[in-house]
Amino acid sequence: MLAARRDEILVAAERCFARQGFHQTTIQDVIKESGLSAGCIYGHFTGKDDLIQAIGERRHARDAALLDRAQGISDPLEGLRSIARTSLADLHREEGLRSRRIALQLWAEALRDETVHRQVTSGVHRPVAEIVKLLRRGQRGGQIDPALNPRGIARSMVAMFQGFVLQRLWGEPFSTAEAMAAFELFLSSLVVKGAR
Amino acid sequence: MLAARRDEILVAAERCFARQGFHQTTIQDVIKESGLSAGCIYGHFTGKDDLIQAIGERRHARDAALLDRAQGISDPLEGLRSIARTSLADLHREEGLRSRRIALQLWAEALRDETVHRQVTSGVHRPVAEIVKLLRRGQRGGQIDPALNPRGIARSMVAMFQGFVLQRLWGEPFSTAEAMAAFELFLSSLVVKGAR
Amino acid sequence: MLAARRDEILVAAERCFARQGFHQTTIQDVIKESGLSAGCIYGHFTGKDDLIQAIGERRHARDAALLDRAQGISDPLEGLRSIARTSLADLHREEGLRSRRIALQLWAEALRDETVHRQVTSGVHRPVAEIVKLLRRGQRGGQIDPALNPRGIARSMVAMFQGFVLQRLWGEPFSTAEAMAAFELFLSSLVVKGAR
Amino acid sequence: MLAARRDEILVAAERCFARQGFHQTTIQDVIKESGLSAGCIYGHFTGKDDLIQAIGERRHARDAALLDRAQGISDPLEGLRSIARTSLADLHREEGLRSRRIALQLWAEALRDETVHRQVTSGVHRPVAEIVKLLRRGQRGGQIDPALNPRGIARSMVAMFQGFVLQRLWGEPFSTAEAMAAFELFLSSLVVKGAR
DNA sequence: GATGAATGAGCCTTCATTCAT
DNA sequence: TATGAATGAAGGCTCATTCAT
Repeated sequence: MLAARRDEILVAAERCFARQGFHQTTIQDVIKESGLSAGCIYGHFTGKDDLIQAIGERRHARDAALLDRAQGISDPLEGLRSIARTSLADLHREEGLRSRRIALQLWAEALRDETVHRQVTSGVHRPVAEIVKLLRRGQRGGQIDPALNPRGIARSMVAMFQGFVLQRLWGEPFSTAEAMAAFELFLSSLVVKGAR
Repeated sequence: MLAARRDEILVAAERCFARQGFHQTTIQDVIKESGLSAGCIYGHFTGKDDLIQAIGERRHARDAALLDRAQGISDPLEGLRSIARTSLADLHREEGLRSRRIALQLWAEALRDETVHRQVTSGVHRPVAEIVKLLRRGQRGGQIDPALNPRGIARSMVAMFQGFVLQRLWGEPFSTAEAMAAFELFLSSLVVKGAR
Repeated sequence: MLAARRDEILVAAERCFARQGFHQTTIQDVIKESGLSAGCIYGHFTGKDDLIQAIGERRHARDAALLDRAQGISDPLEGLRSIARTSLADLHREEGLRSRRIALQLWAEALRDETVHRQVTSGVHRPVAEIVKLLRRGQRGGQIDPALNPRGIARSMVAMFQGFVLQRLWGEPFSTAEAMAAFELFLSSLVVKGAR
Repeated sequence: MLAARRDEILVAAERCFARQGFHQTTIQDVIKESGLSAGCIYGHFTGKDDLIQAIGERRHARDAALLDRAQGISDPLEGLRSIARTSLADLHREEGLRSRRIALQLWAEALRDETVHRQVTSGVHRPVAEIVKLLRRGQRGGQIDPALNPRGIARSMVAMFQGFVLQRLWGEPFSTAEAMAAFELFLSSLVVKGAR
């Protein structure tokens, strides 16, 4: 099937990109990695940029799926914990790391490529919206201080996670436990004294 | 003078790199931007990689200077605030932003280039060490909960700032005030109740 | 076919090298001469050095073939004459001259390039060995003075021929007849008086 | 003095050329080797070609001096031996070898550069003329067979020596004794039976 | 005269892309 | 669809030469 071949190419490209970055990876590299031919690749993608963009979409979809999996918990604080836990756990799986290596390339690429920029920012907006929703519910339920600005807090949480990703990719000795502890600390500052 | 010419080249390269990224920037671009000739540039740098590395060092030095400026406050909490404030404020200066655009490139480059990797991680270690020092002093002074793990918190603070940088670079509507508020919130969770 | 294309390139390169020398010939020259493209040439050779080496091998093979053709004569003195005649005759064919022009380049290149050096010296050893064999047979057969050192004589004969090549390449008015006469003279000094 | 400085440059250039060949040697190499500056070299020579030509002249002069030293012997056969001995001996002095390394470059260069060509061929004509003179004297004196063609023999002797130079430069195990023995053999074929 | 930083034409090489098979 | 040889624009870099000091 066509989609299968397309996926083969994408998987090969992803491996190359994760290893060498977008601009250091040549089409020849992807050809070798995939075991296919130049013509074949150009039959499925219009060019290298198209390939990069498709990889971007893949990553985008993967993050969305990760977030979906973390949802469905009604308690706001537990919901936040779930998102944090799921995200941090992913940083310890081989595939998660490879995906983040590509994410980092895309983060940089977003400064120049409008399409990538849209993908990357919408990759921020989704979790921010999700977290905002949970925070609002917590404020309505009296667990979370109603004076707080949900948007700012959500963004900060996402920011912290992004920094975790970076430090993890650089091989810094920063454990999930430490990260989770810091997150809990942050969480504790949101909670109304006496509540849960 | 020789060093002056070298600097001219670096400034031009920095402008190019911030605009187009390392690998999209050609030496020809740097030549045009600097108004110099190819031979002149190769008289001061052994090649493009050398130029990238020199730019990395520049950035490294800039961040170190920024941190130096934020220091010298004896009160631990005030010290932490000072670091946060100085860093966030820098994100609103033209030059600070341009420097961060390059930082983001370097963050990605660090995955492949050992020298850049060292520069980048030591750019994390310095502020982490500084923050750890302040936290420890706060713990000894009774202002900060002695049960907390300073290293993990410091890393989380740096992580949060790194995320702020990303979001700022992507043009996300995230104000310094919001960022500072989130930081204060985080800070509040460290403080022993009753202590200020 | 691949080998055919490779040969096309070599023929073009040979023409260029014979005309301008290795180091004055640019890849651009070979491109023009062959009517192919840069990429195509680099698809068949790793670079200019590879091309030079391949040309060296070609020359080497050509000389070996020439020598093969001159062999198969059982009488020692006639065998020597055959080698001399064949070699000298080749200096009057267009293709032989072009090949020698390249040989001269290679002779000089051998001072710096180990691979070329090996090719060139083995291009001396082959005929020396052949001549030594004939001389020994002549000595055993009583035609040639047994007191003579075959190796030294063989080397001297080859040396003389190399000098003929040089003078011919420089356009010196030195006829095959003169060269052959000198060779006969040399030959006569080897022959035992009274023997054929 | 000016000429002294000029010589300094030539000596440095000669060392570079002998080591790397004309076209692999950059002016930068000569600058380093001489310890002088670019401007200084261009004050004494109009360019690289001029330098090569001056080196060629130096070589030419050196060979002429060598030949001069070998002369002055009235007996024809002894005169020929003297020339051969002097030339072969020079191949075992460090300076002689270095000079021949450059000669080999020039031999190749002569195929393209008219000026070098003239130098090189006149470097053949001089000894040929000298040898012819000796042979003629020998013929008139009855020592040498009057039927022989002096010009052809002289050229062959020079040719043999040129081949010796080549083999020596390539590090071939060819001793002066062997070369001299072969020369004597050749000489013996010229001599009228019964004469000296 | 001497210096050496600067010039810039031109070299070697790569690599995204095409297209006949 | 798939192949892979061929294309050629463009990139990084070198090096002979100049010229202000």
